[in-house]
Amino acid sequence: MLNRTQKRPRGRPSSKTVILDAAAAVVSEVGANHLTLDAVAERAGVSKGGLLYNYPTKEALLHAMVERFIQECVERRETLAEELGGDARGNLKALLLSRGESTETERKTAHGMLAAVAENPRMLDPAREAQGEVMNILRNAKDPLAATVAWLAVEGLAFLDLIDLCPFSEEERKQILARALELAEL
Amino acid sequence: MLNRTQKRPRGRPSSKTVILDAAAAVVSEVGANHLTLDAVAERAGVSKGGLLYNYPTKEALLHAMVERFIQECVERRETLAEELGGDARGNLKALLLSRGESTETERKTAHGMLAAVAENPRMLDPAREAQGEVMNILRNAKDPLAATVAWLAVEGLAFLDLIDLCPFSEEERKQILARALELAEL
DNA sequence: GTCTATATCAAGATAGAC
DNA sequence: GTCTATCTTGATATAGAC
Repeated sequence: MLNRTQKRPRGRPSSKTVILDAAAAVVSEVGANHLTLDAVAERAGVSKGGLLYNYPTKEALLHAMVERFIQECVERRETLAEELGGDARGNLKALLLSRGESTETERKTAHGMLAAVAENPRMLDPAREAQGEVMNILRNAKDPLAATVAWLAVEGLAFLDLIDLCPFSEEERKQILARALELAEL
Repeated sequence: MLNRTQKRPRGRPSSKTVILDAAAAVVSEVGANHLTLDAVAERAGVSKGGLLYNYPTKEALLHAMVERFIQECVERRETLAEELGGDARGNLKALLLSRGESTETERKTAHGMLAAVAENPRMLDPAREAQGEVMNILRNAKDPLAATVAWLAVEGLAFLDLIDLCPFSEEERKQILARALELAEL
């Protein structure tokens, strides 16, 4: 619903896209509270006026960042789920893997979530909606409770990453993820 | 180290304590970005000058909030660990329980962590240090990998709580926590 | 140790030209 | 659709009285 993004199949990226990329880069570098419109405009190569033409307020910008992040997460999960068969088992595996092995860009854009929640906790409402599908996947698992624990573990890992407090090596992460999959009987 | 708090056994609480309580209350109500010195001063019943006498900068205030939060977590865990026998098994159980069943005040003060990390990610350095002991507990478990997954799950739960995105009922939480303990062979 | 008053500044937002 | 220039506000921090 409300999906006005994802147009413009070729040609140069839209200003909106350039701005969102710039905002993600800035927030991952300077921290959530120092995500200023000036910094985003400079990084995006537009003036503050140009920025505010595309996103009339800072809240609008943050909202767009949240929506894009969620969209990326959902798409990644759904693509992977299809590759894995599209059944309940594949959906669960896709959920765990897509959260457990996040890409570099995803980690960057994730910082925008921190900025959003710091500015206004209610700005995560879109994430709350998207969580409904996650709950469905967990409920349809063979052992829903085990699946939930496994999912929470990968979420915990992703969160520790986000605040740069993850004490595990790449090797340990792999073991952890493997153990979580095992727990969920995958 | 560096433990200058925790004096004043009786009598009215120190200004510092009153201020930290006020800051925790404010941040949990208005969100991390709107934690202003004015609001904290008003809530604490002191003037802004009085506040800045105790904490010369906002960073100093946030730093104190972080330290207190970590101290509370560690104390809670250690007290519980002692009650549970003080061995490796008791330590692990205390770790999981202390994070899984957080108190109301703990949840409030936790919001200060969000404010701190939003302001300056490096302000979580004290938490990074405290994590060393957690890693020790996990390493000493009978099945370290399972214990790690269980710990990450309760961390994930605590984080979802923090951003008000936890989709589980109180009953479901209990089941989840029980399952995590089972996974860790407790 | 706490107060009032004020300086300073950063940042969000507006107006209007091009 | 993008720019420059400007307005306005809100928040940190300082200075000095009590």
